[in-house]
Amino acid sequence: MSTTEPVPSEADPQERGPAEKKLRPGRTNATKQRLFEASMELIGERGAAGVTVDEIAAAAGVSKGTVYYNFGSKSDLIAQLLRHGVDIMLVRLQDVRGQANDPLESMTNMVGQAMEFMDDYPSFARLWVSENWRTPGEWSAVFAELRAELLAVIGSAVESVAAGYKVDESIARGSLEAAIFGAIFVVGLDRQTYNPERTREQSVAAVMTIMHGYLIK
Amino acid sequence: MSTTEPVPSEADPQERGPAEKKLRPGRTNATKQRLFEASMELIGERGAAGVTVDEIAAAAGVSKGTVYYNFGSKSDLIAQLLRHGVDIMLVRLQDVRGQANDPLESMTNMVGQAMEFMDDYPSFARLWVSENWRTPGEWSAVFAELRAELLAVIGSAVESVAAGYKVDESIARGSLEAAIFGAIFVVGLDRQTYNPERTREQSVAAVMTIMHGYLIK
DNA sequence: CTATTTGAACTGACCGGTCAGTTTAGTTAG
DNA sequence: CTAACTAAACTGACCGGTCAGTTCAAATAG
Repeated sequence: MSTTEPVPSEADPQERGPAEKKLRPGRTNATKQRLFEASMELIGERGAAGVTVDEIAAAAGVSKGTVYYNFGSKSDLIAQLLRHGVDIMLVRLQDVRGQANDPLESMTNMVGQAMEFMDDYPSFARLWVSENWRTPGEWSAVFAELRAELLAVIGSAVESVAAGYKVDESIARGSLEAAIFGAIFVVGLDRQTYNPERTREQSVAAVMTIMHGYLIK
Repeated sequence: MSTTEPVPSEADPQERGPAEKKLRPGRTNATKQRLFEASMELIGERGAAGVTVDEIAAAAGVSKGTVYYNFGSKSDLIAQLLRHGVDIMLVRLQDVRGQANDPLESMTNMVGQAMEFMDDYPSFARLWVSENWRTPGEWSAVFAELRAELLAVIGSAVESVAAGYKVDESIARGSLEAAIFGAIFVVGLDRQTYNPERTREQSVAAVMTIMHGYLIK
């Protein structure tokens, strides 16, 4: 945890079990996949520091050694897990991009897709909000990069709206994107945790209120 | 914050106790207060599970035993810490309530006050988003209660707006409140962590976009 | 043969919680 | 005024247990 890489003298590059290496399709991917799913679930529920590697291995139906064979460390596993989740989300958001002609409708679709993603990977959002915003934490760099990628997608959607409608230019674009981002996550998480009876449409509509307020009527 | 007394060792017989020597509870409160501040800072940065009781004690300038003298357990400390932070926030939000005549302006003040709170207690929001939304976690009950209290304040402000303006009734009130809540926290946290150059006014304006979208004009 | 996985042992550090003892402030008795 | 007393407040060494990370010989599979 302390990030102080021990490795005092022993620098053996060709030690064993290279954690990052081209892999033959078949089993390796499956193992990593199962480790991703198991960690996503556990870490999303109890936080990164609250889950042990042994638990993750057990949940994935794999031995502890396998975890360290596929990933260099617990920290590395989590970093790759974050990347993995964001990749899935990005693909989904890209899919609905330009599906509609109206930028506002396109935006609604995107928010809906984000909500659906949170339904399918409920633990990812928990992981995200749990570990993000940690002052110089272990994955600051990873989060900064992933955050930028997600905000870029939202940003381009907002850009399209701004190009097609008259909007309130006095609103800072960056803050607006953050607000949308935050509203999506918190509305989605709140629905899962406290108000499962609320529909996805309700949630999307509440988030889209931001965009309607951005427009000049 | 104001003390900053070094208190390096116990060679100072006149320093051990705070000025007020009227009642026993006076001392208790001072120690508890320091423990609150120390834990808020540390836990906000590294998460509840990532901070040790020894660290908290050291940061507060007391011994580990004192932590257990004042609180029953680490878990209890955190529960009380959450309550403490919410109480501060609630007092602040109540203060601006009804300060303005226009409900919308009043709402703007409230959001501004929330942002100011996040400036003053930057670690509290981190603690909140880190530990909230944990499926049956240790403080589920505490969070449920505190969340309700905070949402009630936001809700009454929204209610006032709805009473004074024509609003979009098709938007679910609960989801709207969650969106506002989420936008406040995430915009505030994002500003602190990634974009400190953004002003509080920008942030407030971005959040208030939600309310403008709620209005029918 | 080679890549991958297993399972278990091992370590070295760490952690939450405890407790017997110490300090301090306030009170009482002489 | 002060010595004795009391109880709250505080201390820090200590304990039982846990965890991340390492290593490796043997098994499995392509």
